[in-house]
Amino acid sequence: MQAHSKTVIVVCGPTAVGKTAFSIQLAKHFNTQILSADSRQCFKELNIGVAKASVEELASVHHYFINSHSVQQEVNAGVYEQYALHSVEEIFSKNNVAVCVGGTGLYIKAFCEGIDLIPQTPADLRQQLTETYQAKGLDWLQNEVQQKDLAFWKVAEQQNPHRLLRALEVLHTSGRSIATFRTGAEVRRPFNIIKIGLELPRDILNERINKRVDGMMLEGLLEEVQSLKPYESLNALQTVGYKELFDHLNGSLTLSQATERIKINTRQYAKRQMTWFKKDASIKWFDAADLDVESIISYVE
RNA sequence: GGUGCGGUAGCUCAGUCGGUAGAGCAAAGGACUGAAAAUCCUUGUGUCGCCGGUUCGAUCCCGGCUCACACCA
Repeated sequence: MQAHSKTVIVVCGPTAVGKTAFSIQLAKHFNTQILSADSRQCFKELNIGVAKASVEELASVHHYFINSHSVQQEVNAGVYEQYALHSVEEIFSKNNVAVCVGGTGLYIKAFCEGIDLIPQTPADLRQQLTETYQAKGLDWLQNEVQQKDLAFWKVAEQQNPHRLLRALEVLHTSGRSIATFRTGAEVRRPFNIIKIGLELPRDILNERINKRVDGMMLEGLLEEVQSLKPYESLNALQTVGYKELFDHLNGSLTLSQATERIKINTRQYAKRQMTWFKKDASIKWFDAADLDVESIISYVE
């Protein structure tokens, strides 16, 4: 890395692997700031359950995309791309290095490679389509897509309601098949990108996850979730640690069942994250159990 | 001690009118361009509690034993 060229150091990996603490060390070393790439930590109403950095940590290094949004706002990969590019521009106005850290693979991809521009769809349209789907079932949804957007249907995950609904909402607003917007073209960013992955053996990561969930419960996650009850149906609350405790509050799970469910769902989430990141050949992997910050810094430099 | 009900996949259980068995969950692997902590796909051999009997053949029927639970003493 040349000292004069702008560089983003991306730190990724599964949940609970230790990204937060490491990224703060990294940012401090470069005397710079952090851009989060986490689809849940951006919400100011979510705290204990999304394992945010502590108030002290957040005070010691400025973080973009943490507590930056409300659960009532719509945040998605497209929104993130724009937000991230602006944030990094701000960081680069003061420093040649920026640290981007997070576990949301799609957001990292949108930031690093760009995401095709697809027209904004009205929020109530999805709501409306989803309600119809829930009333009429998957058969209806599949028929709808097959008849109205055959080009997409042929390449679609035909069992996946989210993808089918997405196709319909784009079709309804633009009059065009979503397939015509998706070029997959990779954008070249005006900065270097170095990707660092943190990993741990599965059993060790699982143990860390279990302990962290127990810790969250002790910190008062249940009370936090209780206070967010009015927002239960929002997408931002379709989050591990929250949805299970809503189930408990609604009486379908005991507290210990809900806690166990959080652990299981977190492990499964971590596994999905690894499946995503392993595909990215540009990531340089490091063992999180044996993290030598100095050696990683020398790798980066 | 007696009676009843059970003992089938890691867990909860279904099933076989006798021809060696299947769901959900878990687990493992995977996909994923605006819900991504979401959503979706693939993968099921396990002494059918133990011993014996009947039978061409038993996880299924019969006998005994054992363990668990419930009730009665």
